[in-house]
Amino acid sequence: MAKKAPEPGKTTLKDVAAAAGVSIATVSYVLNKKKPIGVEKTKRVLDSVERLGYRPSKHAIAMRTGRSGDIGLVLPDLTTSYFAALAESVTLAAAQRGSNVYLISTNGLKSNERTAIESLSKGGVDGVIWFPNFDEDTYSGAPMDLPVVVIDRNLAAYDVVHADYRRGGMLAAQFLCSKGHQKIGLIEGPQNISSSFERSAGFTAALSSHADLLWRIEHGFRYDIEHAALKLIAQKDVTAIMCGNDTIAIGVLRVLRQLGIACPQAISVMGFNDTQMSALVYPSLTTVKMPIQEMGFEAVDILTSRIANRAGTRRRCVLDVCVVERESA
Amino acid sequence: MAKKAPEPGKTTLKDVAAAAGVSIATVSYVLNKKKPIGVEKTKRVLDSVERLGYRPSKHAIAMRTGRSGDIGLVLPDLTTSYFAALAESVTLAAAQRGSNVYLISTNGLKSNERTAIESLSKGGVDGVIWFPNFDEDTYSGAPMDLPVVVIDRNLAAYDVVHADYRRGGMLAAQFLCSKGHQKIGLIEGPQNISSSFERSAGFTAALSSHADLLWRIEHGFRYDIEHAALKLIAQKDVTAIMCGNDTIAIGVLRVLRQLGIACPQAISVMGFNDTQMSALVYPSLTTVKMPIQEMGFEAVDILTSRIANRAGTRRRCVLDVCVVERESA
DNA sequence: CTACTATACTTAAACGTTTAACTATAGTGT
DNA sequence: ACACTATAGTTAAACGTTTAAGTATAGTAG
Repeated sequence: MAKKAPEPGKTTLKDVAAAAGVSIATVSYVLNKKKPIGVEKTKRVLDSVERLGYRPSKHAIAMRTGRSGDIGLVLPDLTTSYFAALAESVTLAAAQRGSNVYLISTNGLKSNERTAIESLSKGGVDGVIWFPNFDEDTYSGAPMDLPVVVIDRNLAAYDVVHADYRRGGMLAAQFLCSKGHQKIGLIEGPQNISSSFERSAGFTAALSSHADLLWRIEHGFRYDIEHAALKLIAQKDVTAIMCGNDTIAIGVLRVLRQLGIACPQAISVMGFNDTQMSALVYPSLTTVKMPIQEMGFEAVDILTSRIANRAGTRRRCVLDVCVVERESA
Repeated sequence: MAKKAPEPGKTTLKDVAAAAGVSIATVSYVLNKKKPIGVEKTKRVLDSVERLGYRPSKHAIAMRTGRSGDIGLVLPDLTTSYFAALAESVTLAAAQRGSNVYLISTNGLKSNERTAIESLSKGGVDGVIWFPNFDEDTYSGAPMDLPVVVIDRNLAAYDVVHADYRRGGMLAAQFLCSKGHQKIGLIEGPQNISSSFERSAGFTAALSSHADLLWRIEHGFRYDIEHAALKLIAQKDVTAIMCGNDTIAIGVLRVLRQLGIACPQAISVMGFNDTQMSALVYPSLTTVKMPIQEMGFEAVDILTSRIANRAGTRRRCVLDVCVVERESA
């Protein structure tokens, strides 16, 4: 009975319809179960689909329905394990929903952000999950009102999901205090980034009467410790150093080693994020664990519901954090 | 003069044509420069495009032309920095070509690979860059002949790009010999993976008469060192340990510390890959540097040329590696 | 037996582009 | 003045779906 071998060229609805001896609408209805079709024709259609190896054209569907089912993900960088982990969880969550995800790295340049998002919106995604480089809405006033969920930054115009940074800072302070530290230094991340600012605010607030913050200094999220910070560390006047994130902390670990200062015996170090590396360095890093996995899932969740319903008030999802105790503090 | 505000709904070619008082074909020709259009109408078209904020519909174009300009990237995992770096370079290379990239992580499961690639092909990508979990063609006999470039694995059916692993192994051996090591241990990666096998083959071959390989043991690409390997390390009969990759090497570093064996004073350790972490652990890792960046670029290169021309003989791109000397050896 | 309703299926328009084929207008050489 | 060729622009078909609207058939109620 079979006539055609599965051809190299694309099989379309039309081919299936012809093979099954029905109209293409019938095929569509069978496939999408949008209307009841008799058992006999249903069977013929399904057979033909199978035999011809029919695969629907995503582009045609997207064009007709206006929905591609795809989402975009814009990240500052992929080589930073924090972002990579986020990307992993987002793709996973998206896959569970049958969505594919477009990935764009802005290479840490906010100048790339707008182009990135525009290229995605042009690329026909239904929505975008965006991790901006800074708390700055480089996309605002964009031509198309594309659903956007922002991660980890506080942009008023979009739905956001982020961790409870303030509480993270407080937990870190409480942890150090509970370990008996009285003299503490703080190497904080860029203070123009709200997530970073909140961390510090929570930390200093919780510290207040219980311990002395001998010094604090702002520092980029980099491994190589800047000179000013270096000098503070070398003073050895503190028994614990809180760092803006794990990257800085790992840098500090190295500096301590170079200075011959034992960690944690002489000075304890604490990070923030709990990236993969934290467990691997020596001494392994005591840090505040970010709910990366959950953030990715929540972001996808919120985005899909926003896609389904553009209206509705802005959503904001704040996830909890906790301290992970390891060797460094 | 301006009449319409940039509307929320999508602006189409038709709108632009109407606004400019020309046919939609003219607009298309102006935009694609496929046919000469007079300066006057060209200007009107461009104005209208600007004023209405027209953005072409990717889906419509893809449907009409059969090309989306997108490529898919299938990786075992994103949290491994090696893969993340690859993803970064692929997205970068693709962006330079104006392509977006779909990302799918198979979570280390070969059972996910076929579905992943099929979901992409259904997703309308022009081609796929695939980093298989193993040297196993889990996609073979696929319905659609989608252009596929394979990275780092040796699958006969596709274009491939990978590093010169054998030479990498040889360079490592030569390096250790040049440092005077005579008694060497090898903790190699899974030998059913060709890239891993080649490493070992090159290493042992180059070692042959110049030094003694006291032991070798196969080990998963994991940080936590298995018991059998642990026992070998504890023997302290070697002065250098070559590892299948950086991950294993970092695990070995930790084991040495726990055993109170100084590295590199007592035992040197060498890794393979030069992932980001290698420079950050202590002691920092001497390793063989993979041309990750180049691999990504080459893969995109080969894929695009393959998309342009499906025919032509299978391509194979082998990139060079080199030793990066740090503290651990 | 008629009129109505429900069911099963088909027709055709629409989505937003590209592009082959056509038309109109002006320019050229004789 | 003529046929011929460029040049500039338009028309309409096509890509592969979805889906509103329509048609035909059978079943039900009066």
